[in-house]
Amino acid sequence: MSALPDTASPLYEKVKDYILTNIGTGKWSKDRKLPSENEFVAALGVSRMTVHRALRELTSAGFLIRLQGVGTFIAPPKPQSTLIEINNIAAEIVARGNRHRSEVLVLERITPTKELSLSFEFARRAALYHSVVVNFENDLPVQLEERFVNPSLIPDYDKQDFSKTATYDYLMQKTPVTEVEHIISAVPADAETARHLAIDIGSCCLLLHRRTWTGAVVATVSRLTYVGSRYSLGSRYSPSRKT
Amino acid sequence: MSALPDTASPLYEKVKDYILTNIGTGKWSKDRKLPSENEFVAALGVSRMTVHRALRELTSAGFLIRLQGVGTFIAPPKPQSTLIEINNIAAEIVARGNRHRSEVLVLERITPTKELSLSFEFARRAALYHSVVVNFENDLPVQLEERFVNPSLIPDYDKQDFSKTATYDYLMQKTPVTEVEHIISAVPADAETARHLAIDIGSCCLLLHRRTWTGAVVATVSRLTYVGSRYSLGSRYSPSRKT
DNA sequence: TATACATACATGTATATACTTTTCCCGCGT
DNA sequence: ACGCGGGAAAAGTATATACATGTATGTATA
Repeated sequence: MSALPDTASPLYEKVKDYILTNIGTGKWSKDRKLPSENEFVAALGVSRMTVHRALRELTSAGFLIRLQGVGTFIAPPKPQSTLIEINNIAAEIVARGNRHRSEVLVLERITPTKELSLSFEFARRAALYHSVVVNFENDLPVQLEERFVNPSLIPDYDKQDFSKTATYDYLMQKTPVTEVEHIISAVPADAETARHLAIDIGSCCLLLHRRTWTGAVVATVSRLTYVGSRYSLGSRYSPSRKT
Repeated sequence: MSALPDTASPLYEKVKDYILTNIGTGKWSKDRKLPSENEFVAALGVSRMTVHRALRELTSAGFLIRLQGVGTFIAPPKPQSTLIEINNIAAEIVARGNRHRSEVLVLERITPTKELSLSFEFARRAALYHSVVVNFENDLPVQLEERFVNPSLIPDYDKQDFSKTATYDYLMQKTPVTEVEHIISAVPADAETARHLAIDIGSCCLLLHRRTWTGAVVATVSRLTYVGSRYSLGSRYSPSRKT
């Protein structure tokens, strides 16, 4: 009668899934205490150490906050993305339990401007792929994604259907990223951006300029515009290596 | 005779420190196997479960790689994101060859709001230090810096002259940062921010929300507002570690 | 010689048990 | 009304034990 599924994964993982699921469905309200370890033991029929491990790992992953002598609480929502993965906006949206949809505005082969060619560190002017995609979270546009892609690394970029596969996923699968550069700034929306993102001209947007390398070769140059009022970027990490 | 120190921290932490120290001093060469769990048990006089926990946590922190049936190995060094240094705006400005100046608007001891207290993960409401500083680049304000500081870690924060020493430098010198959280968003300037930064109300600003930890304790919570048109944040690094 | 099996050893998981530390709260006494 | 003390409850740690699972290796057998 245990509430846990009969899969092959370890018990403590099942307990973690059980807890995450119940947090996701709102079974435990955001500000009330979760069941105690002993209550989980009684409810799930596993040992307290196993429950403890599940709760400990969820805590260190940032989902829970635990206070000795008090109890276990749901942590305030976290923008948990590391900067390296912020490009996978589709996964982020889905991870938050929302619906993701994308709309391809442009997908073409172009001859770059001199400046763009310089971004790619090209010695001679060479053709590039160019895509513009709008990403929606629950039918609300949150990100305008413009990418330039090096055809020598990703030859079939312009033949993909990016309303089905996210550009990020396709690129990740096609070529390894060995280095990343980010430049983040805040800019007012211009007329075209405003139209695509359904916001007013001049609204605050987060502009993320991103270059990725595969070895010594620039693979992609992206301009990601996030609606300031609907999105923020987060990262958390430990610079732990010793004194 | 145990090789572990006689401090107050939990045993598994001592074991972790012991292992990290020996990695750091090169006692175990980079590509050979570390002692097995049972060898640690014999050497340190603790139970295998405690050794196992220490090894497991070091593995998930990226220091070690473990293969079931084989052994434990030292992981290749992990990438350090450069976002850690973006806070040192004074150094950045000087590095660009410009003149840096700061103006202290507020430096006080306060009782935090409930929300702020939660950011510090305080069980009970406790006093905090609060500072507001404007940073200038060549007499042009570029950043409004609001900080909340945990007095239990930095007791004399409110007695410093932050027009001479940058808050960042002071904090770095006072307490080690073991973990950092960043949330970046784009927001329009409110009236007060606009006044301090000499920009129009509603101008785009980059808002960097930052929390730092010293061990398990939240050391500082900061709200850094950059003038969008005058500043951007950059980082570049190479990913290499998996998961 | 080459394959299959047995075995030893490594990490991984699960449990029962005991004790510690911290917090909350109730009831008692002043 | 106030404070204090003690107990209950909750998370945190540590251990012994058992079994599971994956890997390497050596030996017996075809």
